[in-house]
Amino acid sequence: MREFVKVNEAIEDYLKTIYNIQDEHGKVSTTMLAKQMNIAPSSATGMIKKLARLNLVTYEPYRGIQLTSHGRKVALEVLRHHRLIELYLVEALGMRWDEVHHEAEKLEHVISKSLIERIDSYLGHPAVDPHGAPIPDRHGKVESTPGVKLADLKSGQCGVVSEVNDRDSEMLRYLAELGIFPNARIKVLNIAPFQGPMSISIEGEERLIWIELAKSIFVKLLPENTEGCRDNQQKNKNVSDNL
Amino acid sequence: MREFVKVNEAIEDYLKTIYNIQDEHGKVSTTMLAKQMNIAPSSATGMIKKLARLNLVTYEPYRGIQLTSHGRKVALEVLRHHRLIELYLVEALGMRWDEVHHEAEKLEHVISKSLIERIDSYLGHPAVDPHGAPIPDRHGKVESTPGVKLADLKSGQCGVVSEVNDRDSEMLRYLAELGIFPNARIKVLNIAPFQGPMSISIEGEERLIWIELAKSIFVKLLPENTEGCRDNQQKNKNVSDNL
DNA sequence: TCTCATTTTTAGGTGCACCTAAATCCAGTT
DNA sequence: AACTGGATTTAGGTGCACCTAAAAATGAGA
Repeated sequence: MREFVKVNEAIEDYLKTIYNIQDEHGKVSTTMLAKQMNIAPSSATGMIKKLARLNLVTYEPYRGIQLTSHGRKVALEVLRHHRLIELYLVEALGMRWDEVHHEAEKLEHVISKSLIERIDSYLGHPAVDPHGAPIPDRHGKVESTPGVKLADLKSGQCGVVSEVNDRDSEMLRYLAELGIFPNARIKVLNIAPFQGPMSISIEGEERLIWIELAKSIFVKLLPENTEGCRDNQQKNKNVSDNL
Repeated sequence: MREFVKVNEAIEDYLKTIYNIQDEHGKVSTTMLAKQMNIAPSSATGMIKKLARLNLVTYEPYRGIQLTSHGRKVALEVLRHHRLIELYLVEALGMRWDEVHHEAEKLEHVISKSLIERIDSYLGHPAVDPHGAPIPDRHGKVESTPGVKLADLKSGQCGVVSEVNDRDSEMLRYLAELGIFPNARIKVLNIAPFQGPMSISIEGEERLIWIELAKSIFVKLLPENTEGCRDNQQKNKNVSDNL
């Protein structure tokens, strides 16, 4: 309720992670939280009780966790920091998109309001980070247009990559090799049965990708037989420069 | 001795502070350390014992503290981070010179090697930070040409500002108002007795400054009656833009 | 409705960096 | 050589975020 709860780094990480899990799975359990944060489940329980005391989450034992509006606001602030920093490091300092997540995880907690606003201005108040994730604005508003998993597309469908998971840097390097970035055009050519690989065309280049990988890639579906669905050659400029 | 001591944020702050005190006072006592870090003297004693165990300092109870070569190396790394960050924030993001110390105090501990090297390259491997403090190079080498305190100059002497204390941001705003930056030319006109104010000319403008303040300003002495000692009008460009 | 594997919480404990209060050391008078 | 005030260390304690092990609740299938 009151604005003036003292939020430290640990709390910020919990709230951010709760937000992300809520975003992806709907419900948030202490076990999922613990797994995501690499801590023991009992540690999560303890901390959640504290967050509940601070009015940052509501918590019903055995039933799950939900962010309060205040908790959500803090989570979105951290996310804003994270994503602006990621983009800044790519745009202003030429870091690779697979390096920036790790760096942002640390910087997001210590950067001042004043500095983050300068970065936001420098970047021209961008809407998405280098992995396609939407950047909350100063007031905690997010454009969340999630898209669908590439893995859920059928043969012949096409789309534009909207977002990829930023947590696994090895995966990001591999995606870069394949030419998979936000805004890349993809067409599903063929799907092998039994969790086999998917054959797709990326900006006109034919590739095979493992179905598990395709679950980490989100696309905006294009109507079949639009012109976009016939192997448009235009490459995404901004991001592919930073391999 | 071994390289692989796990150095955390607290340890980095201790080593940095010990370095700074050693630089300024020669000897380092637990009490001075505690005062500088705003902690209880007993806390400093405890931590110093730990640092000694880790071979980062040598410590003789009641006699003082000294950095080992390894401790010194860590301190200089942190200092390098601090000063590069300060300069970067001024140069690349237009922050004021009185804001950047506070920001750098937090960023210095979490920034990666890779990012700091990018920043160093971006800045062209600069020699000094916005307050004139020398930036250690990647291998821990520092150019320390300290200069003398403005407060120690006599009437008629002149010099070029080499460094000012970066810790007090209110003071920095005041110095900016007076036109006192690194590279500003100063001539001492008159010194009032009994710790009174000093009358000086800064880039040709006559000002009064309190003697205590003059102890935080370091200058490189110019021979009297050089041309530089006759109120050269040229202003320092880079820094005075960021008031 | 009962059973039982899984999830979740409770109980008790750790290391860390800090604290206050009390004891001890040290150096400069007398 | 004893005194004494300031510097320094020791002793004992705190909150925090984590841990392991054990107990308890849940809910899905028999």
